[in-house]
Amino acid sequence: MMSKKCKYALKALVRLAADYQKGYLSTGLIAQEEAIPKKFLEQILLELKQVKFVNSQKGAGGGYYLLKHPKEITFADIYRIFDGPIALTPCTSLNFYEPCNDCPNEAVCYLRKQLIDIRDKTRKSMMGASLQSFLDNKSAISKNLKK
Amino acid sequence: MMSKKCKYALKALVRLAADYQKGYLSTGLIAQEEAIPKKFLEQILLELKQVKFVNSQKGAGGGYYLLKHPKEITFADIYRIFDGPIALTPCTSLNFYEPCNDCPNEAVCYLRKQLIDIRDKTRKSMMGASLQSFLDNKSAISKNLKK
DNA sequence: ATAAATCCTACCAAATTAATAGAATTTAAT
DNA sequence: ATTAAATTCTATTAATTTGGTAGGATTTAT
Repeated sequence: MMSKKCKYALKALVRLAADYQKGYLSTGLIAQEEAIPKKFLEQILLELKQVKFVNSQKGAGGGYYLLKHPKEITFADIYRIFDGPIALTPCTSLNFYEPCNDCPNEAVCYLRKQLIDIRDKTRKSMMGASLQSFLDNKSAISKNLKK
Repeated sequence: MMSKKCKYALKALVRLAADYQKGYLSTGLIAQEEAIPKKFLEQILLELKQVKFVNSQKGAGGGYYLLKHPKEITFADIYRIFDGPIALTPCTSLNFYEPCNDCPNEAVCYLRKQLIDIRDKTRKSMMGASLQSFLDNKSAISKNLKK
């Protein structure tokens, strides 16, 4: 399961992707449209700014905008920022590696093979889900509604 | 990431699988061999008994034993018992379905498609990891050590 | 000036996690 | 019968994480 924070971040980024290179979107607007608590969203966007996924413009008429192309940000990236490792254990994580304290010798760990296999497949599927792909869904759905 | 409880359960079950149909293993023995806090393991095994993965024999010489064939228990099953849904959201879970409160209309949710795709792939890889497969690792590794 | 926006830090309640504690119960062996 | 070994059951607890809320400081456009 992903945290609410992560889901909120995903929705906010998809919304920003919808207006990619079309100016600023305020926290208030995104919060309202995506049903996210506004003050919580502020914190989330701040974190996304720190990792250079978005940038902001202060003051009246300001807001946030996406810095990268929607194809360049995937769910795997977002998950890692807010929920940490994709792997099932620290010792099988690529981006957050840490040895396990209950494991005396990693080379002899009989769990590793499968845990790495699961990580690889989960990782791959998460990397396939770019902001662009969510955006494509969104327009396909609204197109379908009009018919 | 999986919880420690889940990892402990997995290790305990693999250990029990190693002695499948060979009598009882005590909590104390498993705890020692697998570096699991004994009293914590007791609770875990109790839960595994409730879901009929293991059974127990009280008293001196007693202990736990695996009820199912090691091929019939997969990591997906264990994960669900201790860590809950494999899916990233309740609304995309097969075994723990719940509607999302921040989602007015599921049919129009533009996140679903990818979240279901990720769930399916994660699920599939987790179902591929049976107790037997971990056991096969274990013997392959110890065989390799002897050479 | 003022209104609108981000920025920053602190706080908080509830839930979850990872245990620990202790006693009750059952069973096998002496 | 007694005792030792084992599971069973229930409660407690400390630390961390989650999902927010609060309030003010700062910046900028009008």
